[in-house]
Amino acid sequence: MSPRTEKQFEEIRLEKQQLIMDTALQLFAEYGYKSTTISNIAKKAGISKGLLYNYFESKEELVEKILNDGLNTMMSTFDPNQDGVLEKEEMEFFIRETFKNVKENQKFWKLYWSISFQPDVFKLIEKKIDALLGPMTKMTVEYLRKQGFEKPEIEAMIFGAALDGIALDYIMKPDIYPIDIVLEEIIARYCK
Amino acid sequence: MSPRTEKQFEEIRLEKQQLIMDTALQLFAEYGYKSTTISNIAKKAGISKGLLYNYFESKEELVEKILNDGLNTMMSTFDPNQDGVLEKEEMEFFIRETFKNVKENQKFWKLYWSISFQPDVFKLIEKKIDALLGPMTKMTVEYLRKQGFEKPEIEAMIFGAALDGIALDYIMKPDIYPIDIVLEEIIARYCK
Amino acid sequence: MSPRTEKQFEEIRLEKQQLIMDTALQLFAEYGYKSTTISNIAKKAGISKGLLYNYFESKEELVEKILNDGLNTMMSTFDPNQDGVLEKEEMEFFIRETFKNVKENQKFWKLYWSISFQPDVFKLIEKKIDALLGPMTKMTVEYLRKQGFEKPEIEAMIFGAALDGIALDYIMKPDIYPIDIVLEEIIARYCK
Amino acid sequence: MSPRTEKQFEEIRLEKQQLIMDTALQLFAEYGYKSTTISNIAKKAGISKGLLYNYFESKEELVEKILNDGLNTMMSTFDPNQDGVLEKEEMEFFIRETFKNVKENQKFWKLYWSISFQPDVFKLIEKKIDALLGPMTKMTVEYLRKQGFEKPEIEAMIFGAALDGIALDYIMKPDIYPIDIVLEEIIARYCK
DNA sequence: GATGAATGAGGATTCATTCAT
DNA sequence: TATGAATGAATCCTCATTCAT
Repeated sequence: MSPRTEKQFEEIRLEKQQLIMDTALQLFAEYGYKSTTISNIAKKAGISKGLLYNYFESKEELVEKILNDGLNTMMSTFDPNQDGVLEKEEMEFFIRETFKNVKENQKFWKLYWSISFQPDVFKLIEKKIDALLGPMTKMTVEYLRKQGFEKPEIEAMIFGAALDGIALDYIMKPDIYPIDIVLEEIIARYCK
Repeated sequence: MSPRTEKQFEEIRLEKQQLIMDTALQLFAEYGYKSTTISNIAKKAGISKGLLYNYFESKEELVEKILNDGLNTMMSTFDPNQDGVLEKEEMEFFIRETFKNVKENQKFWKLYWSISFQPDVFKLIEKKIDALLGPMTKMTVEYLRKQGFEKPEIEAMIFGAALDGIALDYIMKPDIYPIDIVLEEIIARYCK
Repeated sequence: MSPRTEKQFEEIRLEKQQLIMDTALQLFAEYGYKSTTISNIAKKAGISKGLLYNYFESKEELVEKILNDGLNTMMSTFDPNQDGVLEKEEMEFFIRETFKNVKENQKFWKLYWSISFQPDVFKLIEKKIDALLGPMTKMTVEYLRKQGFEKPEIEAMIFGAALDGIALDYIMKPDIYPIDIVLEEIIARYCK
Repeated sequence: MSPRTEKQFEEIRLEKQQLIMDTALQLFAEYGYKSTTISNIAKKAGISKGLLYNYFESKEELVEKILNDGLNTMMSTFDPNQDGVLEKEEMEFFIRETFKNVKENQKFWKLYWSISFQPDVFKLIEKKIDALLGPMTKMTVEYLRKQGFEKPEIEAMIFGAALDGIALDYIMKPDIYPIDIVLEEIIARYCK
C-alpha cells in the first residue's frame, strides 16, 4: 500500500531504460534506423509507445544514447593508462578488445556504420567521433614510428583502414568471416 | 513522323532517365535513401513527380537501377580479359581502376555503403553482390598464392578489408584523405 | 486518532486542494487551458500526478472549480444587500470592487476570457454565467434609469461593454494600462 | 490529355486554399483553435489531410494566414487616406466599417479573441497587432483632442474599451445583441 | 510526354487518466 | 495519503504513389 521507494523507482527506470535501448538497438541493427518505428520498438519491448517517451524525449535521443553508450564502451579500451602513449602491449590489448567488442556488440557496430551514412543522424555523434578519432590516429602514428615503420602516417591509414574493413566485413557476414585468424595476423604484423 | 523522330524521342527518354538517376544519386548520397523524397528528386531535376513515375515504377526501382549501373561499371574493371585468372598487371589495373572509380563516383559509393545496412533496400542487389564477390575473392586468393603469400586466404581477407576500409575512409573525408599515396603503398605491397 | 487529527487532515486536504487550484490557475492563465498539462501542474505544485487525481476527478473538474471559485468571489460584490436594487453607493462599490478584483485576480480573468471562446470548457460554467448576467443587466438598467439616462437599456449595454473592454485591455497590458484613472472617469460618469 | 495550364493550376490552388481557410476559420471559431483538429478541417472541407499540408506547412501557418488576412481587411478601413490624421467622417467611417466587419466576420473575431489568450498562438501575430494598435491609439487621441474632449488620452482608453467590449459582447450573443442601436449611440457620442 | 493536385496509410509524439505499490 | 510508471487514443505531419487533364 505504501508507495514505492525512490530506490525502487530508480531501479525500474534503469531496467526499463536498458530494455528499451537493447530492443531499439536490436531493431535498428536489423532493419536500419529509419525503417524501425517507435511502434516496432515498443511492441518488441512489450511496452506502450507512450512509455517509451517517458524515458526518451524522441527517437533521436534514443539513438543518440545508444550510440554514446557504445562509443564510451569502445573508448575505454584505447590507451587504458591514459598517458597518451601506446606501448606494444597496449596496442595488442586495444586490437583484441576492439574486436572482442565488435564480436559482442555486432548490433551496435551495424548501427554505427549505417548511421555513418545518414548525416541527419550522424550529426548527433559527429563531435564525439571526431574527438575520438583525432588522438587515436596521432597515437597510432607515433606507435608505428616507434615500431620502425618507414612511413608511419601512411601505415596508420592502412592500419586503420584494415581494422575498419575487417570490422565491416565481419559485421556483414559474421557467420562465415574468420575474424580470429585475421585478427591474429594483424597482431602479428603490427605488434611484433 | 520519320524514324528519326522516334529515335530522337528515345534519346530524350534516355537523357531524362539519366538526369533523374544522376539527381537521385546525388541526393541519396547526400541525405541517405530514406531521407530523400521523390519530391526532392523531382524538384532538383526540374521535372514533375508524375514524370518521374513515367520513367521508374517506384522509388525502389529507381535506386535499384542506380545501384546496378554503378555495380556494372565496377565489374567491368575486374579481370578484363575474363579468363578467371588475375595477372599482376590485371590486379594493379583493377586496384587503380577501382579507386579511380571510387574517386569519380563518390556519391555512388556513399549510397552503396549506406544501402548495405538497410536490408529492405540491400535485398534489391544482394544477389548481384554475391555473384560479384564470390569469384573476386577466389581469384584474389589464387593471385596471392601465385605471388607467394604464405596464407593467401587470410591475406585475401586482409587485402579486401584494406581496400574496403580505404574506400570507406576516403569516402567519409574525401578532402583530407591522401588516397593516392595510400593507394601506391597498397600496389607496392600487393603487386610487386 | 483524536478528532483533532481528523480536523488536521481536513485542513491539509483543503490546503493542498488550494495549492493545486492556485498552481493550475497560474499555468492556465499563462499558457492557456489546453496548453497546460496535468504534468505541468503537478510538477509546479510539487506533487505527483496521482495525487492531483486524488483531489480532482479530471482536468475539467479542476478548471470548473477554479472558475466557480472566481465567479463566486465576483458575485459577492454585486448588490451586497441583495435587495435587487442598486443604489449609487452600491454601484460605485461594485465598480471599485470589481476592478479591485480584476487587479488582484488577473490570472482568473485571463482564464475566464480565454475559456469564453472554448465552448467545450465554457459549457461548464455557462449556466452560472447566465444566471449572473441576467439580473446584473436588469438591475443596471434600472439603476441607469433612476440616474436619469435617456436610453437606459442602450446605456447599460455601453456601460457593460466599457467595463468588459477596460478589464480586457487591462488584463492584456497590466503594466501600462492606467486602470485607476480610467476607473475614476467611469465612476464619475455613471455614479454622479 | 494535355496537362493543365499554369493558370488553371493557379486557380485550383487559390480556390482550394480559400476553401481550406474558410473551413478552418469556421471550425476554429466554433470550437477553438486547439480543439479543432486537422482531421476535422479536412473532413469538413471534403479533402484529405495530406492535401491540406500541400497548401499549408502546418496548423500554425494555417491559422497565421487566416489571422493575417482578417487583420489586413480590418486595417484597410482605418484612416483610408493614410494621412495620419482622422477627420470626423473618417472616424465615423471607421466605426461603421469596423462593426460591419465584425458583423460579417464574426468567426474571424471569435478566433481573434480566443487567440489573444493563447500566447503560443498569439505570438504569431503579436508584432502585427502592436504595429496596428500603436498608430491607431495615437490618432484616436489626437482626434478626441480636436473634438474637444478634456482628457483625450483617458477618453481614448474608454473609447477603445467600449469598442472592444461591444464587439466582444456582440460576438458572444450575436442574435440578441442590439449592435446597430449601440453603434449609433457611440457614433452620436464620438462623432458629433 | 508532362503536370502537380490529391490520396491515405503510416510515423512520431502528446497527454489525460489509471493503477500497483 | 502519495508516487510515478504505464497506457492508448488521439494528434500533427510525411510521403510514395495515383490520376485527371
